[in-house]
Amino acid sequence: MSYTIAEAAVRSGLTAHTLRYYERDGLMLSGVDRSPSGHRRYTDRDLTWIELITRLRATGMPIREVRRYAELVRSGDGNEAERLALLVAHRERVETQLAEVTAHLRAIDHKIGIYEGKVEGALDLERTRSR
Amino acid sequence: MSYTIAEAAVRSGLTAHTLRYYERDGLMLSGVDRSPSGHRRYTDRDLTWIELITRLRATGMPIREVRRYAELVRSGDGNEAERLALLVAHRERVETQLAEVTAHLRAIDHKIGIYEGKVEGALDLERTRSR
DNA sequence: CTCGGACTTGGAGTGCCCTCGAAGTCAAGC
DNA sequence: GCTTGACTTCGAGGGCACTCCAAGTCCGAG
Repeated sequence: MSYTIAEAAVRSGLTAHTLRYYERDGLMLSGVDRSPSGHRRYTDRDLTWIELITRLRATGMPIREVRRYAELVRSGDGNEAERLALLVAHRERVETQLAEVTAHLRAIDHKIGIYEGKVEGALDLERTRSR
Repeated sequence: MSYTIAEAAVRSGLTAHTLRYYERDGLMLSGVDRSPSGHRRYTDRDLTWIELITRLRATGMPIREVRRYAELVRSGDGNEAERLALLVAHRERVETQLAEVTAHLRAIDHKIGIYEGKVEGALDLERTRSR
């Protein structure tokens, strides 16, 4: 089973432009297969890989680090510990980031609470006025 | 009490460059006070405001939306409902985002689990070999 | 009075990540 | 066989959020 770039775009949630860009930038494990006419043919394996790097990207990993990871995977067995270290370091960053965002969100929620009080008050006032 | 831009930078965790940039870009509630020589003097009120917009930024609100919010606050009382709507919409986006990132993180954790298995296996193998 | 360092402005530069355009090729339906 | 639309490459362009530079001013210490 293989997919055109348009199908791969739909399945991955990326644009065809972005898929070409990722490939150009060394984020894929190898060059994507081509049809006789030179059109890209994405395999399920490609899509699985794209799914992973999409997760990495969505959690804030920079392109160049995704590339480093791809290079490790590309260079075959034997560097699993390095790959693991990279992923674990990333996970830790993401968790820190999550905690920070959550804390900021709570502070914003507090602010929202204040406005809710005020807006309710204003509505009450209006109700009073219109009576 | 007032602070130079350098002090404000330390207190806010932003750089002096960024503080000037925010002011230029209309993110402050009003022009920052100046000393007789034209140097910026940040008040506690300024710092409180900067803290809020830092939280908004840290949770992913774009500069232009922070500016919209600042404009609402600047234009005085009466638009609390609008401010509230803006904040609530933002909170919802952030929560969605948090959920997505968390889901991605879990998938990455799963991947990490796989590598941990492999790396342990390799270590075992080495231990076996060296015996 | 002089020096060093912190500040000012306006505008240019940077890094990241796409995103698009131009010009050309190709495949499938009519 | 011809049109239509999807694909190709290469390179430029764009948005965002800073980040920095140049040239000049100002303040405080010695």
